[in-house]
Amino acid sequence: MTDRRRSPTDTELAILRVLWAHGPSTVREVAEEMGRESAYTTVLKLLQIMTGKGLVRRDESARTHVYRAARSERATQRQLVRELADRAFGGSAARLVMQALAAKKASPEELAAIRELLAEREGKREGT
Amino acid sequence: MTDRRRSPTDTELAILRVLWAHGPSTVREVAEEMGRESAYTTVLKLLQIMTGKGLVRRDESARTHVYRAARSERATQRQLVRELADRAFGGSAARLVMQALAAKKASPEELAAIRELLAEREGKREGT
DNA sequence: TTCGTTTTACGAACTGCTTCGTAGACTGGA
DNA sequence: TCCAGTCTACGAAGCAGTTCGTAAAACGAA
Repeated sequence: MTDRRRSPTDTELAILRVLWAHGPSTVREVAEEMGRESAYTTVLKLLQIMTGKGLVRRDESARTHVYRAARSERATQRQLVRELADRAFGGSAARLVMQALAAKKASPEELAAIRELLAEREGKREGT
Repeated sequence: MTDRRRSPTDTELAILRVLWAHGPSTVREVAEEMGRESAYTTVLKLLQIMTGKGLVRRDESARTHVYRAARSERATQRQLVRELADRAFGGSAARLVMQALAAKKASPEELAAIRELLAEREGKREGT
């Protein structure tokens, strides 16, 4: 069930962020968006590798290929969170949450949103 | 302020978990504790490298060196959380928290603990 | 002292990620 | 048609992390 794939690396995540924010994009668009930090061919190579890994999908119908993220941002975030929980919190998301709240300040609005989600969750008291 | 160091890798984290759980330990103790997955010299090498990186400290007063984690489990967890927030949640711990709540089930007790922490935090309402 | 055991140190191999240069195919305009 | 520009593909290099064998030093019991 749970996705057995290894999570995206830092660089891969940087590319995925662009794809999530901008939707399907060409190599040039992605490279452009990432600033001048990576050469065009570097981005190309990464996207090719990511295609192989199934992280992105490629539309080859036109000469200039168009890439899009294979999984949604939310799904990927969930995977990353789960992985971190397993790696460093004994699999407990709750402990992770508490450290997260301690590690960074959140705005009152965000805190309110969290409380709401929490209340909802506690009401239902079911998983997934 | 914020620690600029790169977070521990998977394997390093596995070793740190042993040190956190068991307190200062020898190479043999750590290797033992990690099951038969890693050869003794592998653990030794890792600990040597981690000493160089400042992840652990080494007591060399006896022939058999004793290693201990340089940073607490909590501090390390905080760093990991912050890093993940930056990498995949636009730096927002709140969004990370919400995904964490969605990703894994928490027991009613844990949820209560989170609510408590949250209330406390909201009470203070310290600004950014 | 001698010898088997334990320990540290070191180096070499291997893997995965990242980077980028170069080559070759394709395209559109002059 | 020809050429400059754009694109994909590929290979090679570099680096960090991981693994483990081997060597050498230290120790302790006989």
